[in-house]
Amino acid sequence: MEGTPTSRAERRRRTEERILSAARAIFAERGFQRTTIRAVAAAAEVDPALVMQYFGSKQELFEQAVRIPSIPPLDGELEPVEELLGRIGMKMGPLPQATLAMMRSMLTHPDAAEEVRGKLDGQVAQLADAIGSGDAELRAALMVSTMLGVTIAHQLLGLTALRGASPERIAETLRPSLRALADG
Amino acid sequence: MEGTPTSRAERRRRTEERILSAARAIFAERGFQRTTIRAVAAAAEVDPALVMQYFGSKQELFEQAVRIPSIPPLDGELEPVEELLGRIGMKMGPLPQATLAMMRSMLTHPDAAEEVRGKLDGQVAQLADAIGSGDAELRAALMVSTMLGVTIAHQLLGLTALRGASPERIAETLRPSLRALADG
DNA sequence: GTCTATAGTGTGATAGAC
DNA sequence: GTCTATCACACTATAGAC
Repeated sequence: MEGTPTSRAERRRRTEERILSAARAIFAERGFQRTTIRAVAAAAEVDPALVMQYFGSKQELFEQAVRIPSIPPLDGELEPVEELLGRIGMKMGPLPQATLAMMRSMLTHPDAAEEVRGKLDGQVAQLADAIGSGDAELRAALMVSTMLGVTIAHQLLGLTALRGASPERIAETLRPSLRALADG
Repeated sequence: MEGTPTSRAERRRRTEERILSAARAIFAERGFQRTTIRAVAAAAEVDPALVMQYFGSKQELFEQAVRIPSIPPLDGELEPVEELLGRIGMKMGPLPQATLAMMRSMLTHPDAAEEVRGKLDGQVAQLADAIGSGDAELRAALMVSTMLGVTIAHQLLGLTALRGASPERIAETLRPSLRALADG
């Protein structure tokens, strides 16, 4: 029966991906504590026990769901700050659900907090390298914090003044502010 | 026995305040879902049932604990943007625990989200009035979002680059960035 | 391999002893 | 009035039937 179009392994893989996709959506919407295995299973249309069977624990499911390819570190020449900002996440467009899930939980789930802090610290270091002057690290941290704040306000909290604004307009309006931090 | 230095009513008032203080601290540290009535009671050195007796529900306890005097709205003349920023929260110093408790829960507790969104919307409106030009509302929203992000990164997430920085230095370094947004 | 049934834990809330 | 004891519930996780 291994020659059938959908082998056992293939079916398993698809079910697993369906569970992960459902998990990402619900984790992103409710955060770690308030999402239940039951809800994830229901959304993925599988039995709750199957989720446990595949992932072992809620924590493990969360880790798998929010695992995203991280930004490759800079190699060789330093890029201009603008480009770095874009690459780091200044797109301001809709973020991947894995990222939203992580951010949603970062204030109440210690592991998520640790993960996000590490990621942001890394971005600060990259930016600080590109800036290079005296208090570059502080200014880089404030740039990253700014983007964090705008993302939270826009994507997670839904400030009314930002709800209608397009990502491009937000990025455009924000640019002089970030430039002021980068230039010192 | 009503003439004793500590009347029944007075004792009750003090116990209630001790519970609220403990609740603020734990809500600020762990967020709404992860704080238990039992933990609050233990910290306040009272029986868990007493907390329920006084406040009726965990939700009610939370609401009482995070209730803080809100910023009085502007009356009459518009203030300079700088002053408004200071009054709105740009002190960057340690925030009251009630505020931290609210912020800690704002991404995972719908009521907290609603409350924070309302408060921030109000600040945006005040700032937008003070700015006054075409896209004032968007720029005001980005200023508020910036302060939100820096506060989160500094007080709740603990970015390493910000951990050592004094509130004054952070405020000073951030000023040109906010000015760029205010001036357009 | 998948799911039903349930064990085990921690929670908010309540009733009644003192 | 305060607290001990307990309830009812929801959850994660496991074990065993199919």
